[in-house]
Amino acid sequence: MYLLYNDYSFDRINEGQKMRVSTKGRYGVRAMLDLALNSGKERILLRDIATRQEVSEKYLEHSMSSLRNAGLVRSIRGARGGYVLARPPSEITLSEIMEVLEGSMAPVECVDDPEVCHRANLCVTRDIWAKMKEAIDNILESTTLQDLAEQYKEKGSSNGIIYNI
Amino acid sequence: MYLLYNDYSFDRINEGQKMRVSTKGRYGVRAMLDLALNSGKERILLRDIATRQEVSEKYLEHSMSSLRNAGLVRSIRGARGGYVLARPPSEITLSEIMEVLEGSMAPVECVDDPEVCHRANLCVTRDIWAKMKEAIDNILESTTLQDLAEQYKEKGSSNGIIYNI
DNA sequence: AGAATGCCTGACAAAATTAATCAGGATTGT
DNA sequence: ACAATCCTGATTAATTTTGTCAGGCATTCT
Repeated sequence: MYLLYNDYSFDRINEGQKMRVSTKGRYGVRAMLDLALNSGKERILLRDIATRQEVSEKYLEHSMSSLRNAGLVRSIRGARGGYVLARPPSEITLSEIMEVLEGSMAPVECVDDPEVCHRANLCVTRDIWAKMKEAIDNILESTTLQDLAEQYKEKGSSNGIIYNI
Repeated sequence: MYLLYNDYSFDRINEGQKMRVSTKGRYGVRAMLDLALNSGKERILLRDIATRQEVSEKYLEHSMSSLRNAGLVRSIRGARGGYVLARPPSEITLSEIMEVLEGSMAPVECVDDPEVCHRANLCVTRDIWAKMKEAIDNILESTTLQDLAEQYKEKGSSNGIIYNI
């Protein structure tokens, strides 16, 4: 105690970084929910999704391409083309979507790949990151597009727009 | 079904981004654990922490500065200076450390600040992000430096180095 | 057949963030 | 005085994010 003297605990806190989901993931989830909400239709235009979700159409094209490659949506090319979910909304989890668009939810690389660190198996902070990944995955795996769609309807939203930043 | 034709589900998956804890947070947690493991000592040199943790000393200085401003460590300036934890390891949670170094663990801004989105209260994807934040916070809040230090000793590590990427 | 529609793809670019380094200042012990 | 440490802001390099652009391809419509 006698050695210590400075305490700035009243200073501004949190000038830090953020661990955020990128626009790719956020837009992508919204696009998928949009598809789920419109799943009665034969096909949905990318342009309409982009308009409803207020995101760049051109940008969204890339995400949709990834989602199609991953087998989560199917595309119909040409006039009268568009997108549809590849499976019923009840069979598509957020985990699958996020995996495609954001990659693993592991907060640090060594959680997925112990090889990157020569003593990953002895590291205790790694265990924490692993727990975080597990917790996140649990949530994402247990939530389907149908869950979201139902919650959406319960909330009494009036249009097809899903807002989030 | 008849409309659909393409299925690239066997393609490579996950070309996506990563939601990662930055070096600031990772190095910072390791530095704090290092302090906890050496908490018998009068003070610990930044240089020694940096050496043990194999991170840039100059870089770590900035994180330590943040941690001091937040009241988590105390510094002793001048010759024979160094750092000590401001509180016992059992009273410092990872949540506090991460809050300082990484900011809020909310995966999207609107979880912390509904004002950024005009209909955050109706948004169902926001609810998911909020659950994620909650799950992450629960883990970080329930883990203290002492927990980590004990687990570290149990693992039988032989030196003061905590590895993680 | 040809035009229009809409998806597909890779290249490019601007902006933001991350991960540092650098230079020098301030404080303390000897 | 001098060396040891912490302190701070400026600067920079690398990487990632967030798009745009240009044009191609597949399908439908007329």
